[in-house]
Amino acid sequence: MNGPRQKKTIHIVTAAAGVFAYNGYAATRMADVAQAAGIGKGTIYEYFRSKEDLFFAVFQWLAQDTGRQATLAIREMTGPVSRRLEQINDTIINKWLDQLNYYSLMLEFWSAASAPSMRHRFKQAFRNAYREFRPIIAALLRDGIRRGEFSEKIDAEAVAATLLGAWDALLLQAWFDSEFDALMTSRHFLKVLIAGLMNA
Amino acid sequence: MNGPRQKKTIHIVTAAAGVFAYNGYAATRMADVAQAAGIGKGTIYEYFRSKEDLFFAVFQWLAQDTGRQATLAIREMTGPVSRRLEQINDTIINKWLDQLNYYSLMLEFWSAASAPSMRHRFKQAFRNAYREFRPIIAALLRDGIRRGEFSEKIDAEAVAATLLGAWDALLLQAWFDSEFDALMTSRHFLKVLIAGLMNA
Amino acid sequence: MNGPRQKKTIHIVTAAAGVFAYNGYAATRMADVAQAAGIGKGTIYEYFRSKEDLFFAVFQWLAQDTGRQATLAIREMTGPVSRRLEQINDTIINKWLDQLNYYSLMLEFWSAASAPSMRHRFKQAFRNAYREFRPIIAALLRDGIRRGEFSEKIDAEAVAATLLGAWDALLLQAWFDSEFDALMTSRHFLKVLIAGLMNA
Amino acid sequence: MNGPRQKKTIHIVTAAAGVFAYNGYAATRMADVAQAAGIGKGTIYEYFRSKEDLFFAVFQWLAQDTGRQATLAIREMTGPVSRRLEQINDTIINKWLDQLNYYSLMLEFWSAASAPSMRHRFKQAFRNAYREFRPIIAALLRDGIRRGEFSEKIDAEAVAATLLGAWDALLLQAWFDSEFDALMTSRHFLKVLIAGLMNA
DNA sequence: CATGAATGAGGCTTCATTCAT
DNA sequence: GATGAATGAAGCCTCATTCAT
Repeated sequence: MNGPRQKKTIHIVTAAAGVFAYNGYAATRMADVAQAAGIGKGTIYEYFRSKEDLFFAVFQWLAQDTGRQATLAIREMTGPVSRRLEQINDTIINKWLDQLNYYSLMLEFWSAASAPSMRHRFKQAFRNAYREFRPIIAALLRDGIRRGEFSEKIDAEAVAATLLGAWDALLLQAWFDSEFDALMTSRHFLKVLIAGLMNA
Repeated sequence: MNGPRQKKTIHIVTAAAGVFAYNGYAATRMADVAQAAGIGKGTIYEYFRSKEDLFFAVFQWLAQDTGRQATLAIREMTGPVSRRLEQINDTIINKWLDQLNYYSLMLEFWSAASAPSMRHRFKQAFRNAYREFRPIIAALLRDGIRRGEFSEKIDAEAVAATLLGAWDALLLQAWFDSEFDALMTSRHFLKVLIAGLMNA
Repeated sequence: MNGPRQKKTIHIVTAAAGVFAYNGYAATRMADVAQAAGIGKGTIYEYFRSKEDLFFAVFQWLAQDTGRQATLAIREMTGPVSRRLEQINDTIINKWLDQLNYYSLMLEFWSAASAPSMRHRFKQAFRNAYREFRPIIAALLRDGIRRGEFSEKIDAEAVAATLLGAWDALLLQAWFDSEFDALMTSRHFLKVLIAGLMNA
Repeated sequence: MNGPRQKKTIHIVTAAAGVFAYNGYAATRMADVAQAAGIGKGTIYEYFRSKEDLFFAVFQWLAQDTGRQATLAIREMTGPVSRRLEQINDTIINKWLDQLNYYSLMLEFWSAASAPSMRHRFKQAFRNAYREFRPIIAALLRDGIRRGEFSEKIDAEAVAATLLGAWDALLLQAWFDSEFDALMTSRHFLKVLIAGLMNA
């Protein structure tokens, strides 16, 4: 039975996520994670080979969590594509705004992708994440074209890539500036974009 | 009399930028910076109080450099706003693509903004940078409205914020994925966006 | 009722001997021993109070094994003492050459005798081992004197001590240098020594 | 000028030798060495890459010291070879008896030669040491044959190897047993051996 | 001013040992 | 009795920073 082991693994990952989010990767000590998880320092090493491994596990946990939720939600949507885009937008932005403190993890992950020792894993993981998610949005846009909602001239891949980036970037700005209203900003922007998709 | 001192300060900052970009902040040792700058380890401390200070100086140097260039370029532009947007887009994207290796510095800065010890400075700096740059783009968009190029319904601030973010995010994707064509993607996207700006 | 327990004790000691010989004492983990013995880590502690105790048990096991065999063999020998010495020499050297990999245990034991925490036990044990074995060889030499084989001038104790040491030391050199022929070396040496014993 | 650096290197090695001899390798903490040398912990790492490196440096220092002294002394000797052998014997035994506390280093070195992480260096070094020193003694013995002092039947290499080992082994016994008189034992033994060398 | 040898705080990681099952 | 998950003490080593030259 791997049940208990997996459960504890996730328990540690969850605790670690909080500590990493709050302190940043470098400033986090394994002892902090252990304490947050309510376990002994050595116990972490029963589940993860190193601090870097633990950090990557946090990344995978968050990525999987987010990715799976989004993918499922998108597939179940119906109605005009423009409406669906607005839903997706609201869902993603709200989901992260609800837990904006965790967004610093994103920054840490990006940074990890630039540090030589972790670069390989993280860079590849991000690349793959984008390569998985872009087509999903692009497919949606193409659906809009097929339905006659959007102009045939639009480049679905390009818009998808930028839209994905816009979400990242607006949350980033929100994280920097608590007065920045990412949700309203994204809605206003999306309205303009959709107008463009229809009239390009 | 501050000339030589300032010159050397910049020399160190430049060297540090390269090392930080390549190794990441945490993995960079002051000794590495010193070697890259061709000076002694102790000398750095004649110009910077600490590693964090040096890092922040790199940030300011890069931000100032980028910001000033962009601001000046934008002010000198003439012609249709849509055309100007395309020019700005190409300029920014190309500028960074030319030195994409340095883009990891951006990731490091974001990450620094999440580490408790540097959070304050960096978070504020980023907030300010966005608050300075957003209005410049927004003003441009409003100029488009005034000229009758763009619809009056658009929210200039929101589009400006998202556009700024899109540039960050597309470069991020380019950094992760060398096969990703940030320039073409941004152009295609901008075409759609401009259509939206005109027809919203 | 102690049969099964003793059997398992020896099983663990045997397994431990192999692991200690291969890795050295410090680099050997109790988990390695457990795995080699095919039992759980905790089980070792049912039989030995600590790693040091286990190591000492390995020492005693090997010492007893070797010592008993040698003592018995020597007592049963007959014929000229010089011939008997040659037999003993061949037996001891060959016995160890057959399992030279285990000779590193000897080095580990010597080293243990120099580490403060184990010093007491091991130093004493070695002292006793030499004090037991030296007289056996010395008695043999005295037998040679009595029989008129050897000169009366020889110091039996001194020759015995050195002969014992020579065996240790030749095996040591063999362990260091696989090209070193300990058996032939010892035989040639012994020939000279016996000539000395007869003509001193 | 490497003078000061080399001087400090030797200072650390000397201090380390004492600590290693007293505590054994495993039980010695780098902090102990630093304290014994009157320097900071980190300073050791300016001169040695690791604890193992430091230990090996101690070994080399001692080996070189001993080897050079012995070699020089032997070359300068004159007179009958049997007399020279007695001188060498006394010199070596006395030299070590004078600093018998340091003999535990020998045990530690032998043990190091059996630990996987240091095995390579040490095993090779010992092999080389024996291969260097054996011929020197063997040459002496052959000189004895040439002079007509010793029988032509003796195997000089074998006797040399065993004699070397005998010294090691007698000192080992002396280290184990403070009541063991290594000097007298070696003298008595040598008398017998020389008789053998003459009459073999 | 410039230097780099010296420093020691700090953290990751290992592993003997315990103990609840 | 047997087990192995959990523990935390302990130590090697790194590296930012200092300061005597």
